Amino acid sequence: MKETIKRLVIKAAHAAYENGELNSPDLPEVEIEAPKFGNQGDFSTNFAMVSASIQKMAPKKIAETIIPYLTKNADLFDKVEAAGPGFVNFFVKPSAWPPMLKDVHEKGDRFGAPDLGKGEKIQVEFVSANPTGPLHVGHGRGAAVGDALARILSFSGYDVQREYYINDSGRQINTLGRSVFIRYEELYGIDVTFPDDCYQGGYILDIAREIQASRGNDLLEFEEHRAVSECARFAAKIILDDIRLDLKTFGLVYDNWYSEQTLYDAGKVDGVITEGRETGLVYEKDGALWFKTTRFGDEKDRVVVRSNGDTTYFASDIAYHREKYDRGFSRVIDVWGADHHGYIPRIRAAIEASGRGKEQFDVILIQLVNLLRDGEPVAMSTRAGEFVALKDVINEVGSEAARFIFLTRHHESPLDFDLALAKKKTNDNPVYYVQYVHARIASIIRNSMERGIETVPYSEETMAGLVAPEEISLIKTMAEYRETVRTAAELMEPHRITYYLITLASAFHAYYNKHRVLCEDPVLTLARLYLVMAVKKVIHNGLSLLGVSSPEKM
RNA sequence: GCGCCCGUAGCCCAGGGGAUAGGGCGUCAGCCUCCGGAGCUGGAGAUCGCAGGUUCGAAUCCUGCCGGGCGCACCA
Repeated sequence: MKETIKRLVIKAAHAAYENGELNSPDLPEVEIEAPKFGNQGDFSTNFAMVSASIQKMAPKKIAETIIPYLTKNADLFDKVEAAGPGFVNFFVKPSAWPPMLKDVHEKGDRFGAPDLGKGEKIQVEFVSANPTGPLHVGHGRGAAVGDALARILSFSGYDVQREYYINDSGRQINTLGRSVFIRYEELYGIDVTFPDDCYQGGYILDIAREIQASRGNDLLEFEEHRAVSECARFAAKIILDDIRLDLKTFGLVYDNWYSEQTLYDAGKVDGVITEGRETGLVYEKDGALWFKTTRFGDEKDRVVVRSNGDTTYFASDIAYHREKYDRGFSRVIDVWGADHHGYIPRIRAAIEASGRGKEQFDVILIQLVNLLRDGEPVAMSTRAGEFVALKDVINEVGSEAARFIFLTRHHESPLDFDLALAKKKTNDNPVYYVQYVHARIASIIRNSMERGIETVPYSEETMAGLVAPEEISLIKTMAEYRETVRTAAELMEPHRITYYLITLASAFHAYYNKHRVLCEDPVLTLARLYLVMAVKKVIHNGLSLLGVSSPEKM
């Protein structure tokens, strides 16, 4: 509808110019928007105001000039008028709306899909928690946002791969091994003081017991570094399996799990460093090797190989990101915790150093989740090992509610997650508010079938009955879906879909409360069924972009 | 100290330059003889942190300040 009006405005301006009523054929970018207030029409354009300087005319005058050209051949409008400082307001004929429902019915699950990606291969990497401990609520938010984003982008025509990067190499894994080994030693009565830098969580002891169960005391015979590395391997596998299980319970399916260790095994990390030395991007100073990230806007250069010979995580991250593009992705999106934001410039620098453009890399930062219960904070500290595991949250509130709540805020805004609230089946909890619409409509459809009502395809005569303000408002809201999805995809902001669904649900509930779908008038009943079934489809469509189900019954 | 994010009603948040700033919670007053009340309608409640600037027009863009969070390792 917006596109149609935009074309009409451009056409009108051209015609006016040819008749000598406008001074210039040049047109600025014409924008059509939906005004907030009913008395300002269904749509408006700022054309006259933005053209004022080009035309050297007063905005109001321009508006009045083009209006006759707009109304001349368009039977779309009841009226078009100039208003305010120079807006042109369009009042669309109510009968212009129902045809839009046909589109919803025909496209179904594809309704509203913006044609943005054109099959472009992109990757969304998210969660990628180190296999040193179970996933906690914060990871859950990253998972919900990352997955929804992947769904939205895929819906928008991109060829999306979901990837999990496994940090299965380096110091943290070694620390994990040490932690487990010490607990293991304790099981055999060897008293070792547990270091502060080791992982404190109870799951470490569980893993030590598993090792004990599967291979007895033989690790005690090993040299310590070998025992530690055995423990590390064993523990990382158990933890990673646990992570996979959590993600699966959360409804997540990854396309690829990428191991950091394989980068080392294939010599990719060394390769990047050697190549850097040849091109001068990597240099030696104070016995360490540094990457010249300052050349690409970072505030200082970063170490890739420490003076003790250890490579840093940054080194493998350079290799990893290069690898992503080599695998054919033209665009890469990383979803990180907001506390990693300081890492962005150096990764960006590394990517630009390999000849990729700025627009090929995005980082989505996920802000903190504050876990509450009845408004009181639930203590969480990863260091002390007292975090709330994602699985506990899912068990308590369900993965649907958890997902939806994670998506009720902009991802860079901190989120209060109240466990008590998330379980409530009231208006406080927007998941049910939206799902309820779907179930309610499903129920209406069941009733209609019991009464033997045969639904009909779209026809102008039947749909002519859809004239109530609540009906028009419902259709208008559905017409906004496409733009909402497009914006969500372009800005990588899944929460826009969440808010949209709440708005649509609200429009439906208001309608439902005032009008009966299955009413005395058989023709009107058919039209309303058609309308309400369209709403059901859009709700389903939107919820599926968030990874949330749409129940037929609740 | 430097960098990034946030500051919108009593509370939690939406608002990618447009007219009279929206929704939820809470609060007050109402709505089921009727398709699912997990619902609906209406009140009250806002100096959009402060001060400048750009613009015909700023919650939105720019600069400075104030307040909060997070980062600033040869850690990740």
